[in-house]
Amino acid sequence: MLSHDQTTHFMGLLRKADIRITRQRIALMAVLTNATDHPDAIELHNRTKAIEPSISLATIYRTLAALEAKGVIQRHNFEGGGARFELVPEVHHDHIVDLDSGKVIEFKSDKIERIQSEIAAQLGYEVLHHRFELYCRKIPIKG
Amino acid sequence: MLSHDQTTHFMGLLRKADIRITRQRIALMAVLTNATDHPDAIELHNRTKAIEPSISLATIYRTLAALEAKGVIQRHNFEGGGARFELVPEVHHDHIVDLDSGKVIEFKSDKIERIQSEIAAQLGYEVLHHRFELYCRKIPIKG
DNA sequence: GTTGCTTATGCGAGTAGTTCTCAACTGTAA
DNA sequence: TTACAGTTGAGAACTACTCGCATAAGCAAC
Repeated sequence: MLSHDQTTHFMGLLRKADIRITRQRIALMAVLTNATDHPDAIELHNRTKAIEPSISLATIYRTLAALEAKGVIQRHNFEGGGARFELVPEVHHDHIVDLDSGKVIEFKSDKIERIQSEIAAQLGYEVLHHRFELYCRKIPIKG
Repeated sequence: MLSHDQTTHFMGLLRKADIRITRQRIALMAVLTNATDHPDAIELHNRTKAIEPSISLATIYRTLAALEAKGVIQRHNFEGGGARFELVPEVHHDHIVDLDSGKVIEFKSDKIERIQSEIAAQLGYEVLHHRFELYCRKIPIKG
């Protein structure tokens, strides 16, 4: 299912993350790389099975935990349902969750990043990470 | 455990929320009112048992769901562990979670409120609610 | 009050999402 | 190519929560 070049590429990503290279992990890396949505563990399992049919859900969870620990992927615990995952993006972004469709839209705000550090600093804290999620509904367009 | 005045007070709160008055609900309202931290369901169960020893965990969950639906309390799904609850405050605030102690600190930022509406509006959305949580560590004081 | 209908309760079983256990297997360094 | 530590699949276990059901309790009308 994966070309030799693709396989080599994902092996490189795993090696860079200092994670042992296995067929299952290559397959999951491929799926994560191609995902433009924010899939949950079960969806990742389904997609990865297309490449590596025998992969178990336990391995999906274990590999996701390893990749998260190494800073390769991010876990999002949006309201309702299980955790959803994405590769760590080049530039940080936050999320709008469309309450009607369940779709996740990414946005970026330098102001937010700046303000949160100010707020924390005033209280004697440094921010290690944050969650900023807007649960929204489309504004109907007036006719 | 509760004085007559206290009982009357919590009955009033439940009546105002249009929720049927029971011994169990009065007890849980009392616990929620006195909580200055952000307890989870099991902690609320433990505290409520001091007033109403026979109350079950299922009733805690059901009552919390009812109170949330009526807008009396707020549910927070911070990272790790289960949901935590607080009475809806007079003025909205967000939370800093101290990663070392697990303690939750409240803060308020008008700027954040304003910016999030702007961001959503630009993308054609209205914000129904949001989550803004800073996961922090105390900055050590230099000596 | 008492009746009668509705809703709430406690208990235990069930569920979703995730983690653990363990024997068999696989990757990697020597 | 061997040795051994790390990984895997399968299923059991776990956590946080919800449901089903028989009994009990609230509340409105008499």
